[in-house]
Amino acid sequence: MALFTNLTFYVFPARTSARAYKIRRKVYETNGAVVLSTLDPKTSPKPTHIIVDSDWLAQPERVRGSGLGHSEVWAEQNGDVPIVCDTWVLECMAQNKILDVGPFLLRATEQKNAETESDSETESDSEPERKPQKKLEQKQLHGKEPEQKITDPAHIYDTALEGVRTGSAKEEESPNAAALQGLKRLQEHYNSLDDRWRALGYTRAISVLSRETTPIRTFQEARALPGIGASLARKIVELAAGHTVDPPLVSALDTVEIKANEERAALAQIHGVGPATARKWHAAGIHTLADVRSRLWDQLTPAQQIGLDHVEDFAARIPREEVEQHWTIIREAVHAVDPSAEALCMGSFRRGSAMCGDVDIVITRAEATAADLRRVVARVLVKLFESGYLVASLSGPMPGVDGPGEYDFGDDGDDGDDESELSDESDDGKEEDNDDEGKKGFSQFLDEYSKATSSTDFSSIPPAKRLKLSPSRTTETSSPGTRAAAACTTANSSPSRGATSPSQPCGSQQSSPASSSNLFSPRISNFAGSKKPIAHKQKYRLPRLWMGAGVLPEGSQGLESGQPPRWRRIDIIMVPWAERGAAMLHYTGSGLFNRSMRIVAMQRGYHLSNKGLYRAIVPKGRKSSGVKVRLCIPEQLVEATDEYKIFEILGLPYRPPNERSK
DNA sequence: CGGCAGCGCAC
DNA sequence: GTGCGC
DNA sequence: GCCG
Repeated sequence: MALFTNLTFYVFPARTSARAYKIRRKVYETNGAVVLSTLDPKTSPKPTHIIVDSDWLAQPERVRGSGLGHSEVWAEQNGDVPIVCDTWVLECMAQNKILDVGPFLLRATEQKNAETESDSETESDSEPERKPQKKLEQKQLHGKEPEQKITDPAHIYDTALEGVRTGSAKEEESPNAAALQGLKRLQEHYNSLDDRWRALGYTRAISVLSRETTPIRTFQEARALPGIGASLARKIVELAAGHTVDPPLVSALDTVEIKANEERAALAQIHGVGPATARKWHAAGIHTLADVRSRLWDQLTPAQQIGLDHVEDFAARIPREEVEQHWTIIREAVHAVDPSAEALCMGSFRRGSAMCGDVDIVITRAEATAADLRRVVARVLVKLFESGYLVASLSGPMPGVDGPGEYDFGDDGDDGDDESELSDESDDGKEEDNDDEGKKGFSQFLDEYSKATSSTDFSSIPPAKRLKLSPSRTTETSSPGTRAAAACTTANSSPSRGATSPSQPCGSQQSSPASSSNLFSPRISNFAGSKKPIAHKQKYRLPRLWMGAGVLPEGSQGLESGQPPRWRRIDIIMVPWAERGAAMLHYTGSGLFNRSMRIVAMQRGYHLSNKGLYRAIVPKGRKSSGVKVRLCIPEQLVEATDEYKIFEILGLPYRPPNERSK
């Protein structure tokens, strides 16, 4: 029985096009809903739900007078038909069950006159205490006033998934702050030594301890915590007692080595530089970011160059409210390209954190395969680069931006591994009754779209104004290395917030490419490996996980005074419809949570990844002749679409996102 | 003592 | 195959 | 580092 059998929806026309409306109705119908085309009580049955698109919610001023009022009136007259955000439908499909509509209900609140203010003001700003409002008002359906403000879809999504964010607000208050600080330092230390397992031990200990609300002062108290053994317990007690981490604990390490480790850790802050590279560099006398810039610049991979230019940006945490803004920009671009596609914000945002490390967006669409999504996202990326929002790609060149070349859209079908049985053969089934949105139809749609907008056709895209290469990297283009850099980034602004750059003023970077070669001793010059110039291949294939950077338009970011907006790490993940549950699980994290869940899966004879839960063929993590058995035989897929069911099958109690910190 | 998640990408 | 980041 |  289909999910929505016995339900009747009226879908409020939304988004940009009639096409979008049509597609969404199809999706709902495919899942068993009856979808009404009119709300007229005389001619239609009464719907069980009125579905409103989340895009409308983001723009309350558009809602006014748009006809939604009509729905409201209708609902009022007919009692209790809930008006819900379409994320409700999404979540129902994701969990394959009908969820309580409560958290997804539209709420009418006193309106602020939106017209008078420039809308640079975000909703969350204008409504500081939205928290109390999150409690459901039972009669919220009936707007008392003709005009209304609707809560931000992000919040709805948020509350819907996990109840409100939890104690993320203030965490500096940990009663074990002193110990935590010391442990963090040691964790970094071992990380930079590439003693990853030891570092992992510390990571887990920190995770456990940071969640502790009572002070841990004795050995026994510490020892009792899971993941804390004798050694850590001793350190925790010492640290809590006020000892510094240096003398007693790290006595084995002289201060020189401590310093070296800190330097290595700093180097590994660069995106694309891990412990191995940091160690190698450090051993070769490259000790600071400035050293890297001045002596290694043209040997860095393109991604590393961006990483170096923006170490500080990328290390900075992102306020939840800003993440919402990024999400909105991306979501709207996705909808503009393909109205039936979804953009969901995952990562720590979904877990409810007040501060996030990056922006993780999962793109999916009913029945879509990886190839379908690649086509969509390729266009989304170009749009966003053009608009100036996206400023760099860390996972490869951007055609039309970085130079000639086109994407391999995978239109031609054989997309290699991506197309698992799961997703593909549904093409003739459901996708077909998505009328014109079958494979061919969709391509057509894109073609039309390209023509209409003339902005998504790669062959005709002029490099965006904002994206001209920074002088520092184009002036010396004769060098192969710099060409490679150009292939990847599109720096449009000063590469770093120079003044705050650790040891060297920002201006220095301009001289680096030119002068660096002179500074090399031959011995060092090969350390980053040689980089061949990227002769652009004809075709690029978009990776399923695209990594890059985006920046909010000036003024939209409540940043103090004149500070230039920070570049933020953006991940865009293309998730085949059939894998959405496993993917949401994976990309919601946290990392530690994933790992422990996968250990459980393994112990119970399963194999869990971002692609699904499988029945394991090789029991446990057995090794064969010292090398881990690589499972190349197709395992039996158990579950991939339903996050909730994965917990169930593993015999684990479901944990909402905000309880997945560990 | 061995294991500590599992994946795909750039190089 | 290694290194890296998710 | 911790665990079994």
